[in-house]
Amino acid sequence: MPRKSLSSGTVENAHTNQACEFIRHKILSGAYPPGYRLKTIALAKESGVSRTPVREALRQLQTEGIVDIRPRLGACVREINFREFKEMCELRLTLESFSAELAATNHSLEDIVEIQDAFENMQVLVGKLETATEIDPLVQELAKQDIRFHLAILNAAGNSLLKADVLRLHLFNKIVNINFIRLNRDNDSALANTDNQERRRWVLECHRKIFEAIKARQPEAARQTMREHLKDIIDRSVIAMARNEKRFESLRAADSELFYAST
Amino acid sequence: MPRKSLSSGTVENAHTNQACEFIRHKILSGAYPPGYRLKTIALAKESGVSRTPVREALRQLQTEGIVDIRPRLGACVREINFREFKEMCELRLTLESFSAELAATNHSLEDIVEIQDAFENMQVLVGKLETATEIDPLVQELAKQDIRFHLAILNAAGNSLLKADVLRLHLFNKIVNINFIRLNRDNDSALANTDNQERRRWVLECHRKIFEAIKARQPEAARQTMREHLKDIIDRSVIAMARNEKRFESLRAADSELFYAST
DNA sequence: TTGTCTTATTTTGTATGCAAGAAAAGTCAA
DNA sequence: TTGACTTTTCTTGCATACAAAATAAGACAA
Repeated sequence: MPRKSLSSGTVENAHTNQACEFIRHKILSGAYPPGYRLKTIALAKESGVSRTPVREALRQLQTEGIVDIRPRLGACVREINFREFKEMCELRLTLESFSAELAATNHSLEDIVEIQDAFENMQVLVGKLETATEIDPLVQELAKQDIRFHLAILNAAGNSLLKADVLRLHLFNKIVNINFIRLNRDNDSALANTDNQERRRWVLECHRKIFEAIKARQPEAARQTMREHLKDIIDRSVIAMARNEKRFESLRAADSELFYAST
Repeated sequence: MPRKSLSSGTVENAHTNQACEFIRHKILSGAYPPGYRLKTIALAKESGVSRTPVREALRQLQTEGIVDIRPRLGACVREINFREFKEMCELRLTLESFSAELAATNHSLEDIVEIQDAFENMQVLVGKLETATEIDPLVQELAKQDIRFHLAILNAAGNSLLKADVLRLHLFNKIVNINFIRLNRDNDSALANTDNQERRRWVLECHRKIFEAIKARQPEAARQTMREHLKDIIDRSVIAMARNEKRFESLRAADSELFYAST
């Protein structure tokens, strides 16, 4: 007979999770850049557990698509070349547009409330940013609500497999962002301010359209508006990334034409 | 200095792979049904390795989506309820349609040759089946070429992430097939023969349309024809599965309306 | 110096031991 | 018998030991 059975306050895989979060954080914060060799002994010491849970954590992170394990050669932070980046964007465009489409059909009242709340928070934040002097905390909060908006749609779609897939792509995308795109931020921060405010209004407008289409239960419109929104975001990522093309050893001339530029 | 460095004839993760293939085979052949408890000690004995590689194999299989690991409670063959099955079908429909669309744009000559070859083989086999008495080996070969056809399109799409995703869904689907659908085969094999031949011709016709759209570089047509083809396949799976609904403890009345029946 | 062979060190892959949690069996009152 | 409590057995999670492979360092001839 079970004592307390399931969902008692047990520590579940404590060490493996610990190692997993430790490594994931290091990767996503840019401390371990793409190609960084992830040696089990070092990681075990740094994260304070033994090699076994570290190995399991690495497998877990491989699943998440941010670590690459080659037998006998060990694990390293996933190297992302231009082709893979393009593939990731293609897939994300398709899956997230689809999630908007599904959300328009399947959403519950709570889903709508969540999406709307994220949207309205962004609206307020963008409003504040028109006149604010200390923009950094506002921008950070804006990014948070942006993610919340997209996540709420993903939840409203009601497909857990789809959600897991998209979240995986987001993680993948984060590595690109932290390592290849954020690098430019300092360079053009001078002109960014006014430029970005215009862009923020544009993003807000996109979100408004997407939200309304979902709320009105118009799947096709939701899909289209989400598609346009993401295409815009992705195109910008690509441009930013292209500036750092030197960092991509696998960049070939043939890869220059992007699929989303043609559609 | 490296001796022979990379890609020498090294045995890579021999034991883990061994355990992985052993377990995967058992699951996909139906020997370990959904919910089957996968105990490390037993698997270690059966597959002839120790517990460590078995654990790693289980993690691997979890990433493939066919095993479910709950901390402290151990691993078991993934239980698939109707909702998850529906989600899987939704996703597969979207992703494979997309792969046809991409294939129409990105295919190389070799891709077309491969797709065409699979198609023509199927054509010949269906022709033979019109008059054949011993149909089983022919049907088996037909299934093989069918998979080859879809795989060739996936390759032609030129997106490795997409491909990996779809292959994962196929694996997922295989579990459903072997455990919930194949069960019916014996029951209606009597009427199946003539019925199935009609269906084979229909599938062949679908493939022809898909192949031609891809070859002619018509992405939209390729997507649409692939979508219709898969919708047909999936709908049939659902019907077959519904016959065994008793086996799905999570089946709810609310789940009965299927998204693909409405579109 | 440079290139090649040999030796030493590091790191991975695997097996195994042990503690703590979960499942099963046993015990006993109603 | 049933139901709750206790005890036993089993299983997982983690640490560690060890062999084999890979990497790095050293030796030595040209």
